[in-house]
Amino acid sequence: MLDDEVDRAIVRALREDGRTTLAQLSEVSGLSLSAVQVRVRKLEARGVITGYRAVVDPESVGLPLTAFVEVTPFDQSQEDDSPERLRDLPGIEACYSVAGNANYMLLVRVASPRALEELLGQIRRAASVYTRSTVVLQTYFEGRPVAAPGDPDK
Amino acid sequence: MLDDEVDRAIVRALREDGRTTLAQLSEVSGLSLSAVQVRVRKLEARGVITGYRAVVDPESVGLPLTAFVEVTPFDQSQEDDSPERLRDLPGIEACYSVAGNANYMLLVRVASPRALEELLGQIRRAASVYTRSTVVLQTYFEGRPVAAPGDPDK
DNA sequence: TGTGAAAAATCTGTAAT
DNA sequence: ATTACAGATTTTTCACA
Repeated sequence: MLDDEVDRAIVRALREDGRTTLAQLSEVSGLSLSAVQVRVRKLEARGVITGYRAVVDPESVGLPLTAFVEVTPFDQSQEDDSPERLRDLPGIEACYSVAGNANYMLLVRVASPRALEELLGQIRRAASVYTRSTVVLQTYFEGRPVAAPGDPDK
Repeated sequence: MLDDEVDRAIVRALREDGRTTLAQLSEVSGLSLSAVQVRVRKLEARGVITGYRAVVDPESVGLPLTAFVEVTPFDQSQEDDSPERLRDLPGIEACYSVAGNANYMLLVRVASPRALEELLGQIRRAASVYTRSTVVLQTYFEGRPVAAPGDPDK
């Protein structure tokens, strides 16, 4: 949870630009530089900020094909540890359990249709699941910072 | 596109930690600090690295409910500018056009089921579309750096 | 918590090789 | 690309209200 308006301002700024300096955070929040530093440390320690990442264009790194993969175990009577089994497969960027026909939704990035075929095979074998894939044709926007409730979107 | 193994090492490090210093990048890549600086600048200029973001726990910022929303226009004979119409709605983190029954797939973050209902109404009205939502029950992992082909995953 | 100032580390630009 | 150097910026640390 966020404490106050200052935390919200800090988080908003760092979501937009993870390299925002303490001086800049000091300006937008109104606090002194030192105080801002303490706030940031606490946000990190509390798990509000879990890390910092460079955003990389998937195409540029040889992963032009994105797909959603719905995953459903063959045998629903068995204990299901699919996420653990899928964790180490290459190309899986995200894994969610979902309320719907499928048990899980994956977001995968691969180099080609052939590589997707390969990965789907690995997924099916590793977790004993059916897969249903939805190929992404175009990414309009992605990872856009979502305003928290009560947070004025600028 | 990435030039060589050095670029790959730099990108990999910055995906893991967007705050990796040039000195650290110099170590992992084997290049001198100055050379690394030039590389990073070029990667940014070429659009390989498109930005830096703090990763924030959605729950902590008051957005505990995540959902996938498939979007399909009522009238497929009309020109479709859904992405533009949806761009400014609050809570939509990503928008993809997809190959499947639906035209688009959205990833949305909201504060509550009630807020999801509200957002779905906004989506339908703004873009004249049907929606089909899949609620996320649990996020196992998300935004995990995916190794590029030929990139040894550590 | 917060502030302010000094110290340490990092980044940036330039120049020579 | 590498090394070296200097100036600016940022981060860190510390003393103190």
